[in-house]
Amino acid sequence: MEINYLEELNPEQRVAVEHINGPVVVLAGAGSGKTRVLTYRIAHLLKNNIDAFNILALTFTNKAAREMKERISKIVGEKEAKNLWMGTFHSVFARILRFESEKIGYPSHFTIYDTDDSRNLLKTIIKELSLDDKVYKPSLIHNRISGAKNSLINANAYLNDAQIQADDRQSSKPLLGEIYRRYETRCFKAAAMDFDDLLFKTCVLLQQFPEVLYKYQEKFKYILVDEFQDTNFAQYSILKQLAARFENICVVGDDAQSIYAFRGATIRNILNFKQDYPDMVTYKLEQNYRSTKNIVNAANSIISNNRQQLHKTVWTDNEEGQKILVFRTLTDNEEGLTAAQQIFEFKNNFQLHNRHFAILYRTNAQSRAFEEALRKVNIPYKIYGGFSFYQRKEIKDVLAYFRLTINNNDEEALKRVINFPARGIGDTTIDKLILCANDHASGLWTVLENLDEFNLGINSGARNRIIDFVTMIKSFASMAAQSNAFEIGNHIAKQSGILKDLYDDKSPEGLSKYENIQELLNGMKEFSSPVPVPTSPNGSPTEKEASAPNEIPVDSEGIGNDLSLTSFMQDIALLTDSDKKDGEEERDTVSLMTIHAAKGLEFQVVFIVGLEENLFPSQMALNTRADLEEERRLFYVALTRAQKHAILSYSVSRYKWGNRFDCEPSRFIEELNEKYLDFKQAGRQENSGFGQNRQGWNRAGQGNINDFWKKNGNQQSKPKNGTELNPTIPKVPSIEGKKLIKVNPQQGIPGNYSTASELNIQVGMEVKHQRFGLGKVINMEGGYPNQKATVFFHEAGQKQLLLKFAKLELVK
DNA sequence: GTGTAATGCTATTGG
DNA sequence: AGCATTACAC
Repeated sequence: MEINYLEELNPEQRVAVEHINGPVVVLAGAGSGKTRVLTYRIAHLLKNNIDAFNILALTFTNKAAREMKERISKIVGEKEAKNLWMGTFHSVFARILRFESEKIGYPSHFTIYDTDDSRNLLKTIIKELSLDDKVYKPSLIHNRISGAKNSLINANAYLNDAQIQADDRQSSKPLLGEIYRRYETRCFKAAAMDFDDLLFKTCVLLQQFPEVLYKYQEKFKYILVDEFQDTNFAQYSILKQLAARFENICVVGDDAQSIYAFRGATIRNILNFKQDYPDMVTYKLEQNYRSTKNIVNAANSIISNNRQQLHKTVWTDNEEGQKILVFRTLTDNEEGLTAAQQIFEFKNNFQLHNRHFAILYRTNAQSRAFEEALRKVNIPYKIYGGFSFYQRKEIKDVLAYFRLTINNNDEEALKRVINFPARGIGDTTIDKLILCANDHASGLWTVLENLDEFNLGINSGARNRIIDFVTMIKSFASMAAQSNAFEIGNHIAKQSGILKDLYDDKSPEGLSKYENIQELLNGMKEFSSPVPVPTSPNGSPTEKEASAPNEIPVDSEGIGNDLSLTSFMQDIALLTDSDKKDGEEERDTVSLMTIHAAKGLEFQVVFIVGLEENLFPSQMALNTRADLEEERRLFYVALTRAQKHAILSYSVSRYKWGNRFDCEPSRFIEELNEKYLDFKQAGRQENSGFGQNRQGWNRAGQGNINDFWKKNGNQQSKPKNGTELNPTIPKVPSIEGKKLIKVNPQQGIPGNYSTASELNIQVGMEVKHQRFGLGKVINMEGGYPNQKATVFFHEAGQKQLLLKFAKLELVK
């Protein structure tokens, strides 16, 4: 089953694959087969007898790494591909840090603080310094510290940098450096690293320990980096150090798709690369295989408005394709309905399935209108990104117990659970404990363990309750040492009182929380069931324990038979939704996500929605040209996700914080060359049978751009920066809103609505629940998506159910 | 210390 | 509108 991979490449791709040694830059336009080049390049290295053990490939998501590994397996065999190190910067270097952590004073079981943890700690510190958290906003401080770390500036350097200090005084935050210093020591004492530390500390490790650097240079003789345009300085510095010995480094990227400057990414890295590796060879991939001519050309037309770019001409041999549809709607809800309706029509007209559609938006908050509309017409969808399972309160609570069990010094975990469920250790007591820990330069846990040695001034009741808590955590720890993740996890969920607490809570929210924890435990059970380890050719098991006193961890995933809680928790903090293994059922669903999350993906039909000034481009990005250019690149990324059809939409009004705001069309629509566009009015579709031609708007069907801007009262005036538009318009629909012929998908689309969509459930209906059986709806309350139904079940009696979780079926 | 009602803030983008 | 923090009653 040998695949002749080289023959599947065009000449440019092929030279990029075959150029094995030395520094290589591949400038890969959108849709030019970047992933294919990377995949085949790795396969090619392996075919040329380079050991998988010596290859490091850094990708943007772990999912991308996994998929690439699978494809490589198909070419060179699983056995070969298994030892490849592939993953994100964060996950790969977290793994290395765990292995080497003691050199920089951390235990290997260090905690990874997520954004919430970091911000909470900063909040605590700001309070301790008696500073105003309106001036020192934790999120802003966090961004600033994050920026410093990404530029490899530690707290000491920060405090000693005259320019930075002047800046902070200028913005009346002179104590920012002091906050940073305290944050740094607090994290260290808590044996915790934040996301930025994973890169920062890796740099420190490699800089300060030449023998460690040497070891990994020797290991990673061949380095590949995907999405190089989105690396920051810390990441670049890691790469530079690792590659310094052999200089076999291949970076792949597209400056036109650089969309992460806000977290420190800089295309300067490409320029640095040229300086640092004078004999670097550049290959350009300019042929787009993904999209129609119309889409490629439209994308080119928009990106040409950017001043800052490397020269590249993306072209395609594909068909001309349909023009890009542009929809104007009156409200955000109508925008949702329009998308749903268009999906319906496209499915009919072009034989497409749900999975061929994506709806892309600028901010997560925009998803609501689309969810609602898709639910109404029973089109299944999946939201990527946004709130993940691991960010739910109840899950974080349980995880905090796990974290504290593994790492007693984890201050944020301790604060989270010491009084949850409530056990009479209140804020005053906790403040005293923290204060004491600060005063004595000892960790919080040390204070808890040795209460009587400190002069705390807490009452004996609190003292005893703390002692009980400490005893409990210690018992967890000793049990964890000899049980698998599921056993101890289950034990902790019960003994901590969390499960009981939620079990007693019979509200629908409580029930769903309870079920979420059960789901977590199910996951742990799966993790804890030993996978039969395939015997490797030499007969020895391949898991990492077998090679325990090793110089280097064997692979990047730690697959093996370590079923402990510690092992389970290892990378939880780094998991994101898109990293989740594609679940059991690969369902046919429409994808909803932010444009950032869509990076690297492609769909037959792509909706880019909310194209309005102050939303896209974002209001935050209107101040500088650089920011605006990044928004434009973001739009470029969005448009180039589309293979066959692209649909743009904007609404003339939108609800925000419960109020209606007027909106103006995005400048990006105007920047697109008109000849690629087809202006449509929402609700008006030929042969669709619903909606009607509206007098005066787009009667000809094909819009003209002059009409278009005129109709929107926007012919001359460009939207002014940051102008808030009539923020106080009352919630009543405007006159214009009343004139609107409502698109009603329930009537308009001859679909099948017999499945019980939660929106269809009404008082009096007979329903069936998986567990409770048959019952009658006696009350409905709450709005979508938190609709609650009170149902009287014949067997189980009266229950309140949250419709988004309870899968009720209608009984005819 | 705990639980509930009123208040006020928020919505870039993400590992 | 929805969530988190704060204020206040118990």
